Amino acid sequence: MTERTPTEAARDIPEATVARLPVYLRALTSLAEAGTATCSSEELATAAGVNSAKLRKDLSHLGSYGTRGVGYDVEYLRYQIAREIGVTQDWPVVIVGIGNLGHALANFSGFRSRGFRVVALLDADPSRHAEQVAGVDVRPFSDLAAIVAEHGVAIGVISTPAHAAQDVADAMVSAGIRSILNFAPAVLSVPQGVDVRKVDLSIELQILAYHEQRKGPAGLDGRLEAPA
Amino acid sequence: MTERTPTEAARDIPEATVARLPVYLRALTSLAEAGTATCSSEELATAAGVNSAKLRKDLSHLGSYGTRGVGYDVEYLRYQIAREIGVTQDWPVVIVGIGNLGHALANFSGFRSRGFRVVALLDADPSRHAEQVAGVDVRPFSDLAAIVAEHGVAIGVISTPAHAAQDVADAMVSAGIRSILNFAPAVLSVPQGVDVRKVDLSIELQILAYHEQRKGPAGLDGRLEAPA
DNA sequence: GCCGGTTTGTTCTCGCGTTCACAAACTTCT
DNA sequence: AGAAGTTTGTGAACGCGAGAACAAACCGGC
Repeated sequence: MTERTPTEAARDIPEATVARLPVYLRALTSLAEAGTATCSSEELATAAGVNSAKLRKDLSHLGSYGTRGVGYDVEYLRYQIAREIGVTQDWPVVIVGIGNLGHALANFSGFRSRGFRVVALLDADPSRHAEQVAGVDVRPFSDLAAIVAEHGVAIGVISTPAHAAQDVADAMVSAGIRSILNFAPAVLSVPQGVDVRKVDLSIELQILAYHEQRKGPAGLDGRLEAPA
Repeated sequence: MTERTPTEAARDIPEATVARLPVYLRALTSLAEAGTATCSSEELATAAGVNSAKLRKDLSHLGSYGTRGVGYDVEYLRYQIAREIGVTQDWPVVIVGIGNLGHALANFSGFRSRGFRVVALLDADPSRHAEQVAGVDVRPFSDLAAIVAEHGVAIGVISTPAHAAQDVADAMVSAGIRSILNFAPAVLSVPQGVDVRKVDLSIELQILAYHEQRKGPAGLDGRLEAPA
């Protein structure tokens, strides 16, 4: 079931580690731009905002890319992580729902610079089809299947209102998309084998509000004060 | 250290549970709008996309708000969760960095409808100070401290480019903000007692790419095929 | 070639979160 | 009132992830 060929990557990387690899990648890119050729786990961990032991354990899942007594070669490690994540190749992406957030996503440079290429912007509202956003035409939602087939799109982004999200997800799945990034505040149901990650802005704020509420009404200098 | 007054909320809710409470809240609001007066843990769990046992354990941390053999009163439970999170009160919020994403956030209706009120939009670029977004003036970044003091702002949102994020965070902290939602792809360092949550769009896509890469080149029908 | 200093990779332990399974409690029907 | 049927709340087992601590490996000097 979870077996692979022994020659190919038989290792499976823990989910928590996978979520941190992009952070390491960014830190390494930053170090490389600063001209650093080599770094220790301690330095890299600081740059990534994590514990050095955790960093080493994470990296050990990819292989032994460091040198004891020396550290890691920045450029080499950067490439290895990028390859492991899969961002050395080009990922075509479609964005559905070109409202405020869709606009922002289409213009977001961080996608392009990390191997993601927005091949199409789709919206059900015909009044938007005249627009061009970030150099890409906004096209009718009904073109989804054709676009996915043409470009081999595997990743879809949903930035529609909540009530439309499930329909969009269904259409994406039947068009062959197997990974969805969902910004709509709705729970999506998809068949097995399809990955969904959700980003919910208001949930993040609510989590902050919860902790804020418990910190006390208004710490004069910020520390929790003993109650009488 | 972690002790509180026994009369006040002595319970501390696990972080994983806190992260799900807003999801339950949304599901309950949805049920209430559909006219449902009562629901079982099974129904609510389905609506929220989680396991029913997990839901019950989560809710048990808030108290015993259900009735055995019956279920939960939708409106009553909705209020209890809202109160626990703190969204029954009004939270003034400032957004710093009014680029594409800042625009989208300022216009996002999900904030207003959940007890968050955008009291100010700030940007360091003077050319933006003429604008008005979502009925709120864009003001100079240097006004931060005054605005925070005037409105009692406790929560700040950073939607600037990465290179500006740390400076903004520092300014927020010294202005008295203790909770930060960071959209900039940068690791923020803040003093103890200040909460930071980060939302990184490209990281989410990279995580999807990793899993997509491992699913195989192009599953004809979606399932993983045995390699020779 | 050997020794001291440095840094990685790994082992071990601990705590948190998830899930199962079941007793307690409530409703309804007879 | 009692029994049958539901549904909640919780005790217990299990697995994953975090962090500390240490052995293995590498570099440089003598």
